[in-house]
Amino acid sequence: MTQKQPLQKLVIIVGPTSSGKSELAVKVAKKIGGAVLSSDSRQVYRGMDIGTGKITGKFDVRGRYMYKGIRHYGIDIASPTRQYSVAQFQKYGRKAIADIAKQGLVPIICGGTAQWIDAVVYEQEFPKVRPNAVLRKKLERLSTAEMFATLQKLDPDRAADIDRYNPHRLIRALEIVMTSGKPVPRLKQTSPYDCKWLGINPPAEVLQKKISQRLKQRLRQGMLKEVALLHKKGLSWKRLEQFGLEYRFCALHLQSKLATDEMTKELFEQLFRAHIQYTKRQMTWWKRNKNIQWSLE
RNA sequence: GGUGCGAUGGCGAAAUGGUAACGCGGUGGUCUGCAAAACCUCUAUGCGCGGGUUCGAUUCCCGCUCGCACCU
Repeated sequence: MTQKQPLQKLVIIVGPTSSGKSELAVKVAKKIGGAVLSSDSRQVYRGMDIGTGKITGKFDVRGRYMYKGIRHYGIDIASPTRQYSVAQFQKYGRKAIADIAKQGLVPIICGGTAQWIDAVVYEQEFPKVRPNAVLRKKLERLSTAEMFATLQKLDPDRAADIDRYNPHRLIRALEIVMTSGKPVPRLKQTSPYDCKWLGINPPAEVLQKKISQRLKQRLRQGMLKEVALLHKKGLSWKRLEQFGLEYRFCALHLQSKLATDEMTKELFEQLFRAHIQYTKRQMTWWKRNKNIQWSLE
């Protein structure tokens, strides 16, 4: 019984922040005839532009986000006042892929949020249990040891390989088990697509220089003002801090939780370091994906 | 010149007569609806230098060097 429908082709471009993914995506799209699905957990939000290094495209009259003549999906699709999750992106992404394919174009997934890419590209059906703020608040009061003990009782299999000191993971696992009454289902690692993985990973010195330049540019472009504006529009400092990187450190500065003298210099140094750390975490994820064809630029 | 205090890993910083907490940084890693998040591993054969006491000293004693403070 062979299904012999050819799999949908996909080009996936990954790499650490500032490595030059976005421009490569446009280049590839022009060459092979494609459209881009941005997979970035911060660029989905409207009003978060400078701090995310968002491409400077525009919506056309038909509501399509265009950049350098190429349509981009996944940009400005959510309000920062609300939480946009992997599961939502998964649904959105698959629809986008189908939509692009229908136009006879090749979908090009491009972004720095590895988990989000995997979610749309692999057959990972997340349990249909929505985040439950009330339950979470209750669980948050427990220590990780207590949460882990509870999970061991309710779902020993999940407990066996979970990060036992990680409250985020424990809370979600308990949330799934407690509301569905079933154990956390295993996720598949197979893909319904024909994936072509491309990775950019410039040498450390080159990447550092790029990060540093980008950061300085963002400061000049009014990154602090952008964050201040978001706060004025109703985003709490806590929420901004949770976004991480520019939003986190700018928020801290604007609250003057950090030294005010030589503020810009300090902000730059902290952000630079945070970005380097971030690129390492990103690479840790992709290192184990043996399908990626790496290049230096 | 005198007196007092201090001197611990890349940085900050504890404790102790029995062989060096912790935080940052660095390193490697994890990844099931917060993922730019959250979490884990490893990271000083060594406690300014030289002597002494002791079974044993980073810890006590003496001297020296350097730093800080005060005094003449």
